[in-house]
Amino acid sequence: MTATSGLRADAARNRRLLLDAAAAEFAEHGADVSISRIAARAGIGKGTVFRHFATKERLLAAVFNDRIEDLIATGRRLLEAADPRAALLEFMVAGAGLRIGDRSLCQSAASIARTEADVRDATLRLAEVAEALTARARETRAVRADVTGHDIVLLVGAVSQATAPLGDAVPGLWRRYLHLMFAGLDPSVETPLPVPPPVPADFAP
Amino acid sequence: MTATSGLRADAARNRRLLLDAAAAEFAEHGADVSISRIAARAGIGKGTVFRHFATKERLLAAVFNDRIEDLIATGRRLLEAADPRAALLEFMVAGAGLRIGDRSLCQSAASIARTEADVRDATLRLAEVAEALTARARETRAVRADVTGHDIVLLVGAVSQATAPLGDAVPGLWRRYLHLMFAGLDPSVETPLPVPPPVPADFAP
DNA sequence: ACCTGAACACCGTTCAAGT
DNA sequence: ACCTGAACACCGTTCAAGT
Repeated sequence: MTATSGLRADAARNRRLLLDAAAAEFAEHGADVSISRIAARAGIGKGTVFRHFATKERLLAAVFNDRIEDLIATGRRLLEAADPRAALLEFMVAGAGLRIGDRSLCQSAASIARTEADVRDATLRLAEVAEALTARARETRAVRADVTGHDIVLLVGAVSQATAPLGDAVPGLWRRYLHLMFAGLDPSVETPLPVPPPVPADFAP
Repeated sequence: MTATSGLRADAARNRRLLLDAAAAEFAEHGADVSISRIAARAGIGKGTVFRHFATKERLLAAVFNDRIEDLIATGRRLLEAADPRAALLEFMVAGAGLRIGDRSLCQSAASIARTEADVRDATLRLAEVAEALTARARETRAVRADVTGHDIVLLVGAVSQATAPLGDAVPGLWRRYLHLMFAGLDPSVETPLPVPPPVPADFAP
C-alpha cells in the first residue's frame, strides 16, 4: 500500500481510485495501456494522473510495488512454517504466480527496479525475507549452501518470464520450470558456481 | 539472413542497410528507438521502412530472427562435439550470451514468437536442434530423461531475463543462473515434474 | 491545494507525388 | 517498382485556468 497521509481528502481518494484503475488496466491490457484509458476508468482527468505520478513509469512502479509488498507479507508468514524446504518452495510458487498474473507489468517493471527508489527499497526488503527463508532451508541441508535470498528473488522472476514466448497457450507451464529450477538448488549436485551472488550495493543507481 | 531474392537492386540494398541499422540501434538504445532514427542511420526515408516491414514489430521480428538463425548454426556445429553434456551446456551459454547482448530486443521479441510466422518457424527449428543436443545428453545420462529441446530453449530465455532487474550492474551474473538451472537438469534429483513440456502445436497462433 | 482539459512534442503508420 | 516526406491519429507530458 502506498502512502496517502498528508493529502487532502479528495486527493487521497483520487489516488486510491487511480491505483486501482491502473492495476486493473495493466492486468487486462498490459503495460502499454494509455494514461487516458486509466484516467477514464478511475473517473478523473488525465492531468490529475501526472499530479500524483510524475511519469507513467512511476505509476507502473507504484502498482508493481504493491505486488512486492504482498509477496513480502507472504514470505513473513511462511517463516513460521514447519518445513523450511516446503516453505521456500511455496514462497517461490507464490511469487511466480503473482508475476504470472500480469506478466506485462512485471516485465516492464523489472528494468525499473534500480532506477525507482521505492521499487529498489521494496526489492531489497523482499530479498531479506527471501534470505531468511533460504537460511532456514540451508541449515537443514534442504538447499545448497551457496544460494542466497537474492538468488531466489531473481529466479522467481526468471520463472515468470520463461514461458513468455508461449503467452497463455499452456496455462500452468511455469510450474514445470519452477520445479526444474528448484531441483537445481539441491545440495546433491553442488558444483561450484562461476560468479558470486549479487549484493544490495549492486542495486544502487 | 532474411530473403532478398526477387527484389530490385536498390530495394535489396536498402533492405540490407535497414536491417543492419535496425540491429545496431536496437542493441545500442533498446527496442524503443524510433523508426526515424533507424531510417536516418540507414540513410533512407522513413516511408521506405514501412515498405519493407509493414509494422515496427515485423522489423523487430526480422532482426530477432537473424539472431535465432545464428544460434541454430551454433547448435548444428555442437552436434558433432565429443562430450554431449559439454555440448549442451555450451549451446546454452551461446544462446544466453547472444540474448544478453541485447536483452531489450529479445524481451520484446519473446512475446512475438507466436504471432509472427517467421519467428515461430525459426523458434521451432531451434527447438529441433536443441532436442537433438538434449537427446544425446539424455542417452548418456548426462541430463534427466524428462527434459526436452523446448525446455532448453525456454530455459535459455529465462536465464537471459533473470538478471534484468540489475541491468548491466554485474556483467557476468547470468552465468550464475545458467549453472544453477543446468544443475537442475541433473538426473540425480529427478523428482517428477508437475506439467508436461510444450509441444510445437502450443506455438500455433 | 488540487483538478481539468486544451495545447505541445513526438511517435508509428499512411499515402499522394515523384523517379 | 520503389522511394520520399508531408499528413494523420495517437500518446505521454505540460500548463494556464479554474475551484
